[in-house]
Amino acid sequence: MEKYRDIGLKLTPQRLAILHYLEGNKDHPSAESVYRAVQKKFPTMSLATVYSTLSALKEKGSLLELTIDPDKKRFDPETRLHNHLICISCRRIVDIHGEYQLDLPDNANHNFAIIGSQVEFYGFCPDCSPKQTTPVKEASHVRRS
Amino acid sequence: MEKYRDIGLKLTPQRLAILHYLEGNKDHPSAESVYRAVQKKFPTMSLATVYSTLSALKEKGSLLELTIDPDKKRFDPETRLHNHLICISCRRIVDIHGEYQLDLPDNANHNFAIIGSQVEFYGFCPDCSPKQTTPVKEASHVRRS
DNA sequence: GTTACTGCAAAGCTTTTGCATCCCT
DNA sequence: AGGGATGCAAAAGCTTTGCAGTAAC
Repeated sequence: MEKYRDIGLKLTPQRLAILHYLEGNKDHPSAESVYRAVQKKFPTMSLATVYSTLSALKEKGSLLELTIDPDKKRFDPETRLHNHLICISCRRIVDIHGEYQLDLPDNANHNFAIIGSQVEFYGFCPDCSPKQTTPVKEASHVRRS
Repeated sequence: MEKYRDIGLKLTPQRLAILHYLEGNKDHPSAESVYRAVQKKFPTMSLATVYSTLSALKEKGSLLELTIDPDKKRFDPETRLHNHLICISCRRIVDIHGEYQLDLPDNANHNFAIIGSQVEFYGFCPDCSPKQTTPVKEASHVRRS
C-alpha cells in the first residue's frame, strides 16, 4: 500500500479497506458493490466516502472507470490496457488479456489523435444459457451449456 | 417509415418526428438531445415520450443503446455492427466502418457464447487539441490543430 | 371500439455537493 | 497544528413509472 501514500493520498482506515477490497479484484465492482463489501468490515463507512475515494484513485490513475454497464459505473483496479468480455444477460464482465494491435486506416481516423483502443466481446456467460434473442451466425460452435 | 408500422409500432406524429430526427443521424444523441431537437418542431413533446419511443425502438432492434458515455445513454440508429472513435475530451463519437475480424483464442473465451465484438478507439478530436493528460507515445504524428 | 401512446407529475437510482467534525501526517 | 478525509443529509442528473386523457388502428 506504499504506492498510495506515494501518489499523495492520505491513508485512512476507510481507504485502506477500500484499497484492500480492490486489490486484485476481478469483479469490476460498482460503487455500491464496493460500499456493501467494505461496510461489512467497517460499518460506519459512508457511500460518499466510497465515491470520493474511487474518484481520487481514478484521478491518480490507479483505477479505471468502465463505461460498459448501461446502468452504473464500474471500476477496474487493473489499469493496464486490456479488453473485456461481457455477458449481455447478467452483465458479468471478464478481463481478456490478449493484446489486439488495431490500427485505424489513416483515411478513417477523422483527424483524431488516437491514444488507444479497447475491444469489448459480447455474449452469454456459462451461467446464462443463450436465449435466442438474435439468430447468431458463426457463434454456435462456441456455444456451451 | 413503412418498416416501423411493420414492426408493430403505432405511428403517432411524435414518433414520426423522432424517427425523422434519428434517420441517418450520426451524432449518437442522448435522450435529452433527441428531446431538444424534436421539441423545436413539436413543442408539446414530452421527455417521457422520447424515452418510451427510444425504448420501443431498441426493443424492436431498430436502435442501438450505446454504453460509451459515462454520464448518459446514447443512441445509434445505425444497427449494423460497427465500431466507434471517441473524443475523451468532448465525448464526440464517430462511426468507424472498417470491420475487424477479432477472434478470441479458444482458451480465453471463459466458456462464453460469443455473439460479437466492438472496438472503441479513444483520442482527441480535431476540436479538442490534445492536452497533455498522459504522455502519449506514438500519437504525435497524428496530431493536428 | 380497443389498444396503445401521450403528457404530466412523481418517484427511483446513481452520483455529487455542502458542511461540520475528525484524524492522518 | 493544518489540511485533507469522513459522514450525514440534501440535491442534482438521468431514467422509469403511474395514470388519466387521447389518438391510432
